[in-house]
Formats: sequence, C-alpha cells, structure tokens
Amino acid sequence: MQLRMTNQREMILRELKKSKKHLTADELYERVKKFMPRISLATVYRNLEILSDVDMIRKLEISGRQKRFDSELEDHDHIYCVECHRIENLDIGANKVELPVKEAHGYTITGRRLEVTGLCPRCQKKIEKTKKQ
Amino acid sequence: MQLRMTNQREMILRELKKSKKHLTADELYERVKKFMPRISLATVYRNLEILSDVDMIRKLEISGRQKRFDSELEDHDHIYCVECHRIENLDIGANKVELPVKEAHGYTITGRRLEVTGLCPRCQKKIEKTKKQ
DNA sequence: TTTACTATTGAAAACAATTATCGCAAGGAG
DNA sequence: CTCCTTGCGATAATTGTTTTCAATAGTAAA
Repeated sequence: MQLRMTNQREMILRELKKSKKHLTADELYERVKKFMPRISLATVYRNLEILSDVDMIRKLEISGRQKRFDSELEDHDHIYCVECHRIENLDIGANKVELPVKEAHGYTITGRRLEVTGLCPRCQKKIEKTKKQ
Repeated sequence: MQLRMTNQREMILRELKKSKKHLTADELYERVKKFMPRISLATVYRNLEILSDVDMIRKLEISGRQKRFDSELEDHDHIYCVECHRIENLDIGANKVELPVKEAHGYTITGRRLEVTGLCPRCQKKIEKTKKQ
C-alpha cells in the first residue's frame, strides 16, 4: 500500500503544523474546512490515523475524551487542565525527566509521557467566582 | 448532596479493589453482575464517576479509549501497551520520579502521571507471527 | 491515449462508549 | 405516616470514531 500526498492530506498536515497546538479531529476539521469546504470529517479522521501510522504526526495518548494529534514528534511533556481539558506543552527545561526504565515487565518500551494535571489560570478564576456566589 | 453507601456502590467498590487491576466500566459490570444480576450498566458508570469524585477511586483517562478505574489511590506510575491497551502498574522502585515542578504556566497542580508506553510480551509475539506470514 | 488498477474521497450509516431522562422504590427527617 | 431526597434500572439520546460504498482521480502499463 503506497501513500499518496493528496491535497486533503497535505492540508490537514499543514494546518496541524501551523497551529502548533494539540488539536482534536474536529478542531482540525473546522480549520481545514475554511480552505476546503467540502471535506468530510471522516477524511480528517482517516488521514490523521494514516499520518500517525507513518510517523509524520503523533497521536497523543493523554487524558481527555477526544483524541488529540500533534505535529511535534519529539517526546515532550504536557500539562492538562482537569476542568476545561486544555492541553499545553510543559517546559520543565533542565528538570527533564529521563525514562527511569529501559525495559520492564517484559515490555519493549517505545516512549513515555509525563502528564501534569492541574487547574489552568482561567479555570481557577472561574471557580473563585462560583464560590463567592 | 450526601452520599449513601448503597449495596450497588459498595459492590462496585469491592470488586474493583478485589481485582487489583485497571478495569473498564463494562469489565466491572460483568463482575458485579455475577452477584447482582439485575444491576444496570448505567449504575456502574454513575457510581464509578461518583466514587472518583469523592476520591475513593481513581479515574485513568487515555484519550479516545475506554476509561479505566483503579482502586489504588497512591501516586504510582503505569506501563501501557500501545497495541492491546492493557495497563499495568510500573514498579520503578528507587527510581521513582519526583514531580519536577510545583507550579507551571500559572497552573495549580493537582497531580501527575508518568506513563511508559510499549509493547507487552503478548503483543510482541503476536506481531512476530504476522511478520512471518 | 486508452485501459487497468489502486488509493482516496464524501456522504451516510454503523458502531462503541458514555451520559441523560424518567418513573419508581428506598431511606431518613420531621 | 408524609415529605423529600437519593439512587435505581431501563432505555433513549448523545458523542466521538470507524466503516461502508459508490464515485473519482492518480499512476502505470499497454
């Protein structure tokens, strides 16, 4: 099975790279639709799956109900808001956590993810407000 | 709102504790049904949500997949099979990773998750087989 | 170029996981 | 007992994702 770089595929990849965020399929669908109004949501799902299969993008296996995709291929950490489900890259600089194991439980290890959960500034404020009422 | 420990609630909690695994709602439903044949799957979902809200159990979310629940409340790390989506506890003993940040991006931090991803022994074998064909 | 083949698309249906609704039952509090 | 709240089971609705399928468009071969 050989992979063709179709217009749809290219556009999906470009928009994901452009955003620099961790988009869900339907967020990406909304963006791509601006340029290709007739594109189908199924095409977006399909291509995100394909692109991550051939390691051109990365599927994030992190918290939240929807899948998210990232054009950044390097291992990096995330911070996740338990309230609004926002995800941001976590820059912990020199404190970067090294994978503490190379092999465990007989697993072949392919990666690791460190996810810090918390309340983003926006949601902190929102909660402050509701408490006062 | 005050929480009553109903029979269903108690049974769900007990079965989750008993299994010591990271069960999905429907796996738990199957187990509980052996003792309470008339229980509804909705009740299982409802109570898992409630129990994790009051921090009696912990909800493990991986985007786009089934939620899993864990009766172990202590911070601990997981190893996750990217093929069959099995989750196991990861014992890294003395190498335990300390949270490298107390506050970042203005977030109030509530927890952290370190997850190592890989292929479990079972799936390694499965893939070996399909390659040979 | 025609022809043949395969990959890809859009639309819609199917599917899976989860959540909401609703009428009824059970457990206090007064 | 009566009122009020909480929780239940059954089922419908919703959400996110995947599959199906007929139509289209690239690519390669004749």
